[in-house]
Amino acid sequence: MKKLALDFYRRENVLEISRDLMGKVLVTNWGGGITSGRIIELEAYAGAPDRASHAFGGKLTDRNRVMYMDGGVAYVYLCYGIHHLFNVVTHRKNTPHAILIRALEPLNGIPVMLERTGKEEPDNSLTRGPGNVSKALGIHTIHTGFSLRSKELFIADDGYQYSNKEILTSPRIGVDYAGKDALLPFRYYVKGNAFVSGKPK
DNA sequence: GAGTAGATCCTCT
DNA sequence: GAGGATCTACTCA
Repeated sequence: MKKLALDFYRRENVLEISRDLMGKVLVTNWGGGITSGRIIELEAYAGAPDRASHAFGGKLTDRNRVMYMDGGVAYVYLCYGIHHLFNVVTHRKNTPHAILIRALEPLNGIPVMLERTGKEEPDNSLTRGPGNVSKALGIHTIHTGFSLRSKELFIADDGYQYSNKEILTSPRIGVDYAGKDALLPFRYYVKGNAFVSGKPK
């Protein structure tokens, strides 16, 4: 297991980084032990020109400030008053690119995830959907701005790779308000994986 | 299996 | 004061 280098996150093409993040392992290690999962679904948010992005038009607020930092940090925020959503900030300072992690395939610390989510048995809903991912890994808004190379939170490469045939793209979910940009195929997911959110195809 | 409503609170205008 | 990068449970068929 090798932590991804900062250069990985600081490239200019957010779609290329998204594709490369597929199959990598997201790890948290706080309050209860290590929990980790393989990234099997995500969405790219391409900064100021992207209507669906929180940073559309170069908007800068206290909430989205970390999106403007150098790549390689976490951006966590609360949605619908209930769900914590975890993003990876990419590109360089002042270019607010981000990638939303939508689903994982659980690897380590499943008992801890069950405890956090209040479930008895592991099932497909444990880490399906961005709200559940954060819940299972214990990610909260206080973790926004965290480095992705810290001891408590990081993304690693364990050598596993999905082939191009296994990865599909689609429009992003829940961004109908973004007009034309809602149709962009910026969502990546693993074909046939039971943890992918939305309707099975 | 498909469709819909309700939860619930922070952030921005 | 309004609305949101969502999830779950419940209804009806």
